Amino acid sequence: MTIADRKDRDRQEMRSHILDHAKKLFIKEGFENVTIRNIADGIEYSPATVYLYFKDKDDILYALHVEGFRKLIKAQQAILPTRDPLNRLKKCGQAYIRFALENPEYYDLMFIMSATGKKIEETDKDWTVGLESYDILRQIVRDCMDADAIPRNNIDTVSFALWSLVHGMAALIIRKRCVMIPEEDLEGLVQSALHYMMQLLNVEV
Amino acid sequence: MTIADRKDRDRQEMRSHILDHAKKLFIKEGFENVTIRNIADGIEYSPATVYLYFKDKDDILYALHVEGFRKLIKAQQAILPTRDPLNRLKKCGQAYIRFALENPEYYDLMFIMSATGKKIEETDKDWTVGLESYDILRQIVRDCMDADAIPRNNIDTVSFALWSLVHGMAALIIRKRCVMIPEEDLEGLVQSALHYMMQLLNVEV
Amino acid sequence: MTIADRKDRDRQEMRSHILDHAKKLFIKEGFENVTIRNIADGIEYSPATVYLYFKDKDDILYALHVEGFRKLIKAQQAILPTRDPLNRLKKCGQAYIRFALENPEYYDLMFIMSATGKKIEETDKDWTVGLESYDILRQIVRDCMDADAIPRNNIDTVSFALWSLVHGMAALIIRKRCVMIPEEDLEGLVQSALHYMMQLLNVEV
Amino acid sequence: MTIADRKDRDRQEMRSHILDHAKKLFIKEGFENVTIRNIADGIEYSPATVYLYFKDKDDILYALHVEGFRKLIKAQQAILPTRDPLNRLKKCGQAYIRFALENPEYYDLMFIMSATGKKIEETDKDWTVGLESYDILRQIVRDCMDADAIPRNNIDTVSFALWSLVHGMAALIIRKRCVMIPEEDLEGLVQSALHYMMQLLNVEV
DNA sequence: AATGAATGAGAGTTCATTCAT
DNA sequence: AATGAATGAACTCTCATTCAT
Repeated sequence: MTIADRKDRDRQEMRSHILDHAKKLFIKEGFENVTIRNIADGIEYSPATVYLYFKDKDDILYALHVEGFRKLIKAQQAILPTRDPLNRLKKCGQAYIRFALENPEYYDLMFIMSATGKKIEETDKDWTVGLESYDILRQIVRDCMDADAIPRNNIDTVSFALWSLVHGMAALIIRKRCVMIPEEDLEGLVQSALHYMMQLLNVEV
Repeated sequence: MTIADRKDRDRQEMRSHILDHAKKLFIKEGFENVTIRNIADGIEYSPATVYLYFKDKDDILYALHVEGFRKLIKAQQAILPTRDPLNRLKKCGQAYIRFALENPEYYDLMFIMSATGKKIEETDKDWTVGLESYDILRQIVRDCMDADAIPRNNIDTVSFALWSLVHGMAALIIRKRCVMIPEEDLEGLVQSALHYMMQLLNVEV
Repeated sequence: MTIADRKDRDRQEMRSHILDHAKKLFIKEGFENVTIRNIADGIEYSPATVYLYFKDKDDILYALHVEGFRKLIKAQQAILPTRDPLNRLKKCGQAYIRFALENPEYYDLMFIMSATGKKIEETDKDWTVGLESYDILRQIVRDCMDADAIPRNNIDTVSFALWSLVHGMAALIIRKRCVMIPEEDLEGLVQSALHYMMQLLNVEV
Repeated sequence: MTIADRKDRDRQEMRSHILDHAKKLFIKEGFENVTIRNIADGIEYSPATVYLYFKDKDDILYALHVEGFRKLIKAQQAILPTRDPLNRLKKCGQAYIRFALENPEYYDLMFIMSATGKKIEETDKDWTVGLESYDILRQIVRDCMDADAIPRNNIDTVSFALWSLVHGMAALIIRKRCVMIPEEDLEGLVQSALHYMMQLLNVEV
């Protein structure tokens, strides 16, 4: 079935092509300010063509959403093999922040944007995809406590605190609320802030 | 001049009335999805009436913006008299979070929303209003270090970390990304997370 | 009845005041582009006040219309005493042109503007006021022919030609279609054009 | 490439179709009083469709403007081959008047309407297109003088007088200021007025 | 006499979406 | 597979006009 295969591959490529442009536009202009025509113009196709690959505007947002979580979970799973729990925790935080800053468009719509997309709302009632990511963090926190690497406390309390920390940094940067800090210093500041926090965690217990 | 006074008061009341409704709609639907008609309907006036009190949609957003920062700074300044630096820091964090959760609409448009409003962008070129708030935090952090109440480090590193922590919590909650935590537990979780962090900070130095 | 008299005089003054400003705005911006608010602002009264003196926007236009014709006819009648018919004709033309260039706002709405005003249309069905002015011209033309001062021909033919000549000059200037002629030369050009025509008329007959 | 050709032709036809209706509405109601909806209704399309063919309302006016001048210049150039200068002058006047009366919508917006259109104002800074038409007249007048066919005088004086004459007739008729003359007599009156003037010009010199 | 407040009606314009080709 | 053409629905904003005070 080589022909069917190629057709399918072509189709997927076109979808990616569209998603790529849409992604860039969404973060640059804001979801509501991007028109189907903008997207179509970007890829040099007609607006009608976009509808051959996506049901509607919402569907595009949804596809990006799914893709984003797939990517994030992959990034998080990559650090699981790290032996030392505390090291694993640090790497997890770094991976999360790196994902956010390297894929601001994805991060924005996954964790910041008001998800008005109908499809997203429906599908995300129980947000399994987000849960999975959160559970990975919880497990690492538990491991750290079990290994007496960080002060004991309620798992959710600590997990939520750490998640908030990294999300806060990402969100402030992506939504441009850090004008008081020179753009070129941000990267370093994020690293040192993360480092500082890890130091705090790793006291004698 | 009782008549003039009353007229002026009526006018201010109407403005507040409009702002109140707009505020609610903005956070529920997102700025771009709120129409002047929506706002007008909410207060049971005609769209044209809204234009008697605000130049345009942008002007409404801007008014809320200004109001929000006025409120936040007031809340932060209220805790400045607290003597003990570490206690001051904790109270500052709590005040910030409280402001965010009690005024989610304001917080959203101040720190989360993609602020496309022209007037905001122009006025906020150097975001003095945001800076003022950040500077209060920086000063408290410095005080804590001077008093050896928290581990020494670069002031901005620590300030940014702490700001990110509280912003992260607020943003995740306001933008409804905490579905994995029962809504009634959130309040407590925020407090305990904050508490946990303060404990980490207050090691022997 | 001094009080009633004064009230009436005040009322007339206010009407004049409004008309004056409206007149200026109409020619500067075009009738359709002038708002009641514009007019009201100009005289530093509220829009509602304008309605105390004029039924509606149309009514203002109509009042100007009437006033304009009154003025023009007065100007034309002023030259009637001139003895010599040919001289009378020339003076008539000059008076017409002078009226047009000195009162472009009136002239515009009397002879150029698409009279969409309902009241004007109704009243002007037979345009008595315009007729009167035309009849003055016709009579002078007839007098010239009777005195063998200009070549004989159908009265209307000649009257229409002469009217068109002066109207054409006025209309081209008022509606700014003479960009090819330096503004400061226009006045002189009009006079010499008129003079040239009078010379042509006054051949041996 | 018959398909592309046909599409292109269809497109041009649609543009013409829109322009035709707009033209009629503009003169009947006045530019400011014509809405895109009016135009769309007239051609039985939706308002949005009009925007597929013209950028905005201004663009429609501009297109008509350009078309009008193209037509007029064509008509004027057609009489240039006429040998005898005086005859050429007469034919020029007749052609001008004929154009005006046969295309009152064009003539109106070219020479009468308060041209507020931005695009027109920008393009017409030096009104080359109008100049061209005026220059043709000037040249003919010069030729007549050189041939001693009309009394010598300043070229602009004579050109302006003649232009005013024909413009005046056209403007009075188009803007319906000739109610005192039965409509069916107008055509004849114009011709005889023109004829009378030509007679006056052609005296022994 | 004067006006602040209010609004119905409607303007120009945009956009997601459909469909015949 | 791709698109040009078309549109319904909606948006922001303006204005002539009314009316209670």
